[in-house]
Amino acid sequence: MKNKIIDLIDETIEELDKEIISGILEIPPKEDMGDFAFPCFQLAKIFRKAPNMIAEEIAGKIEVTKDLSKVAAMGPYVNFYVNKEIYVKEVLRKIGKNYGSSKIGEGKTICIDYSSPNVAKNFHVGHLRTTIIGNSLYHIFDKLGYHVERINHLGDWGTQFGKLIVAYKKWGSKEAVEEKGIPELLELYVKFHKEAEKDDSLNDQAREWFVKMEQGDEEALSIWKWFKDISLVEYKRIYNILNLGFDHYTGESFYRDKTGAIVDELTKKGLLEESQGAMIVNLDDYDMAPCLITKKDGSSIYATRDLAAIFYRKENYHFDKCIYVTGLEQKLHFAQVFKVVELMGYEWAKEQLIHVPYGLVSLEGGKLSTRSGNIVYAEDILKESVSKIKEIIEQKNPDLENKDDVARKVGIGAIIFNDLYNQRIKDVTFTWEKIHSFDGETGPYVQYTYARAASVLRKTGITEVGEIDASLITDETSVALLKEIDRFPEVVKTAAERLEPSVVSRYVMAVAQAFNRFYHENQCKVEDENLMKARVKLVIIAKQVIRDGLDLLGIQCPEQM
RNA sequence: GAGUCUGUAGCUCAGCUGGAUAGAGCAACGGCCUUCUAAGCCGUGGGUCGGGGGUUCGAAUCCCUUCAGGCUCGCCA
Repeated sequence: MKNKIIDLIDETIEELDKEIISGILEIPPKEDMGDFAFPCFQLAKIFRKAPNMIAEEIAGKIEVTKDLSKVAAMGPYVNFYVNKEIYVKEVLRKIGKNYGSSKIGEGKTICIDYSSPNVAKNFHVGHLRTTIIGNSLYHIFDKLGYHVERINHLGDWGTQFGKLIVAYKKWGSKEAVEEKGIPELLELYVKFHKEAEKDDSLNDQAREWFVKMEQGDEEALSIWKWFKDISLVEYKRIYNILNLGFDHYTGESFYRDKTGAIVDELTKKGLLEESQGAMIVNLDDYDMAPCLITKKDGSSIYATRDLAAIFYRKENYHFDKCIYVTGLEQKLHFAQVFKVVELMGYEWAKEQLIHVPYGLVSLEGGKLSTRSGNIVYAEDILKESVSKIKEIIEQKNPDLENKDDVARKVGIGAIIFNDLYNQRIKDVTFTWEKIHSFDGETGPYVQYTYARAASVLRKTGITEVGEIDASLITDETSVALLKEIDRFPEVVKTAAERLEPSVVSRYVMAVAQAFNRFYHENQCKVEDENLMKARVKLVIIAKQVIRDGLDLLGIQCPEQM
């Protein structure tokens, strides 16, 4: 339809080619302004006339074909009103089983590094963001035909394990760790920091233990492995609740025998220099602090392991893009690491290594901090949300079957939706109040809309509709709903380009709102069979788009709630 | 101090590859359940788009500057 209008304008104005017209043509902000608008400001210079006059002339020249119901000048704009029936048919024709998906990613691989919790620490609200955003990006790229490698770069290596080993040997016991798991490890970690403030030699001991780990010391490694296994059990339990997973759990420890090669290559290429006993890559020329490669005791640091990971992934997955979903506070770190790869002579670093940052998660009282114990655990949030939803179900729909399953899907969906509704870059303050509100722009609203649509289909008993009479669904709310549905493929692409799941969540909300208006205005279960079929057709596709949209966010939707 | 992110309605935010009277949700108030799920729909009130310059026919949107807040700035990740 857009192309037809571009053709019409092109025929009228010789001075502009189609591409320019396509760029200028826009969708008006209000319904009564038509479906497409052509602003004439830029033509004012060419024709040396007021835009209003030009708009009127163009409107007068354009022949109203059967595709259009009206062309009219409105101030400096030429507004095009499309023939609703033809538009409805056009949209319906486009929608098939794979509506919204695409082949633009075919043959291309994307690595997504996300979640990546630090072993021996509880999974908290902060980890939830990277996990949920990363999972959504996975679904979005998957929809566009990309091959995606989901990588959990576990924080399972580093000085913090030296600290834990020291703390465990000093104050811990096998029984306590086995009985309490992560919380006990966390307690040991917190105690270590408290004691280290008084006695700095503890930090030295911790570094020594980490050096032992890097050198393959058996005792050090067996304690480390034990702590890691305990942690993984908990993480996987949470991923299971969230209904998501990974292709690789290659954490930092996976690269411990691969950092040496990086140091060698950096040395060979003359990039490494000594500074205060440590080895660094100087980045002064790029207005960045230096990138630390090895510490003065010779042990590796996260940047070294990130570098090793990049080359490992390039060699084994042959990625076209490798994206990192982490907090904005790590921006400098990734800029440094990516720059080092570039300086090593790998031009692809510029285009292919991408940091996808998100804003800081804090608590009402203040900062989130493992060390000070100011933490809200992910699992508690998820459980709370589910039980709150269960209460609402008991109250609103006590006869519902599978209450627990529905409560789980809706409760978890609410948390995910809330996390993906705003732009990732925004800081968020966690409050229980927010977690417990399910009215308006929330996951449950969208899921409720889906359940409503499912209910209509159950009540009318229709699941498949063939050809329908498009003229029966040209009313305002039906067309408005179709217009939203029409946007889906474009929305998925935009979300991928901007690496921004909120593009999808906002869209799904818009579809749900449009559906609810349609639902309110149009009774589907009616005597007239043709009318019923036409409306049900709309319900079927709206339901499909809502489901596919929520799917891109990693949210499940129950058929009843 | 340098770098970076954010600043839009009482609150939480859309809109930011420049275009028509700046939009939602929450909260407040008022309507709508004998018809497909009222977790819904409709309506009312509510705005110096942090401030100031500039570019432009046109700026919430682009540029500069300034203010406020967050984050980062070598041996944690």
